[in-house]
Amino acid sequence: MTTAKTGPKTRARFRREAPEERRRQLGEAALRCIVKHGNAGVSVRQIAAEAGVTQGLITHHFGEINELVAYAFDIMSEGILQSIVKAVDEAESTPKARLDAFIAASFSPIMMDRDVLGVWVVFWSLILHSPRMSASQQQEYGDYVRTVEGLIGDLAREEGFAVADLRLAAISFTALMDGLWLAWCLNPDAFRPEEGVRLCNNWIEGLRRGAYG
Amino acid sequence: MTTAKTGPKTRARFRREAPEERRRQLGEAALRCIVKHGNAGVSVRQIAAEAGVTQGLITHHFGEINELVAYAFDIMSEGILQSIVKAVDEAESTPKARLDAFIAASFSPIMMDRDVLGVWVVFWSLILHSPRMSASQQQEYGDYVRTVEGLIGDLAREEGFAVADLRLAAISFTALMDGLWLAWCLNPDAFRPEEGVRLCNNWIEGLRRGAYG
DNA sequence: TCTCTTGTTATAAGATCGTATAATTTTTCT
DNA sequence: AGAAAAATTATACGATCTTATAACAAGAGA
Repeated sequence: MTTAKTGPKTRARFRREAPEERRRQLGEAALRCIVKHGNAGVSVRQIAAEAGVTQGLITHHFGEINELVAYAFDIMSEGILQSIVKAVDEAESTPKARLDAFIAASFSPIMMDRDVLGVWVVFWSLILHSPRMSASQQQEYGDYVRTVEGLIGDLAREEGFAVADLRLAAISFTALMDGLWLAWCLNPDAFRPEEGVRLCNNWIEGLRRGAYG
Repeated sequence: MTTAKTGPKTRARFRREAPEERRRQLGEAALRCIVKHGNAGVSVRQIAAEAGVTQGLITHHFGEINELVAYAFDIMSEGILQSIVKAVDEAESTPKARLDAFIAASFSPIMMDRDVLGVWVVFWSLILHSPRMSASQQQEYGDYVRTVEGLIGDLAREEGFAVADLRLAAISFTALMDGLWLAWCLNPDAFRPEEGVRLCNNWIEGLRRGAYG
């Protein structure tokens, strides 16, 4: 009832926004739609409604909807990686403290959120059929693995244990965390976040004991 | 041009099949559609066309399409678990041989197939918004983890190392394998299947060395 | 051979989707 | 203040989707 009667045939009033701002708004609306309805939430109409604009805006700013989805993927990826990296940088600068912070951040409430993970899984399912998203994913995956590689490598140097193939070890640790996220998302009663942390620490302990030498 | 002119107004000839047979055919057609187009392949029309039947058949046998998708999910789950269990049972009966067979089967060409994994990921993305699929998934996930738990437990008993929480360890190993599948599916150049096997063996080695005690 | 059951085709109705296009409003720049 | 530029609305079109319903045909049993 907040829309006043502005007489017959008046157009809806609107605010004009900077393109980057609007693009971000639309991207976040897309994320909310995916949270609500999964894959079925990916639609020009639904996203436009969620953002409180008309459909044409999406065409105008993104051309085709897949571009918007890919952009939403980028937003989310950046956000997650940033929040984790931030937590690492705020930790003490010893390799162990940094790694602990990394693990803790990865299982913090911000990450262990079924909404967030649900969106993540939907993106995964889209990557195989979207070259655009695949490119983004490969880029981030590489960044992510390299980050893990650095953390693990520093720890190994500090504590003096051997790792035969640091890159592979980082891939393995990354896979473990992705797998735990996925398992918890699909089956939240299987384990608690603290147990996820413990399992990651166990993995690191295996590394320490030379299982990857 | 194989469809002969059968005069005016003749209906298409068809073979009548037992319901279970037809259901399976439709389920497998659904899988092929998901292989080809991912989520976008999930549609009554496409699946019916792929199966070479009319759309009404899907309604007739499954009521609504989500039921068909869930059924396809069940087919695939069963198939995968069976093929792995079979490989384990065909191995020597020592704990180590059985575990090795399990890992080898998990990274065999049958599993390390982007088509297969691609379908798998799509299913994952649907589970969160489909109670029906979620129920199937929880069932199988439980079975799967219990299988892993048995394999690991036997090895621990045989070799005499300690595992504090067997169930958690099994969850961790399962997560590692799922994560590796996912990573390889989205980024097939990251590592080779043999390296995946090696990483699993490294994980087991960590277990042996008491990292999970 | 005839009849009955039901698997299957055929068709339609209504909803939703993606994209294109034109009209209009807001903002900026002079 | 006025004009130009660009964001936004409004609308339409064609394609595709899901589901419902009626007609038909294939196979089984009497």
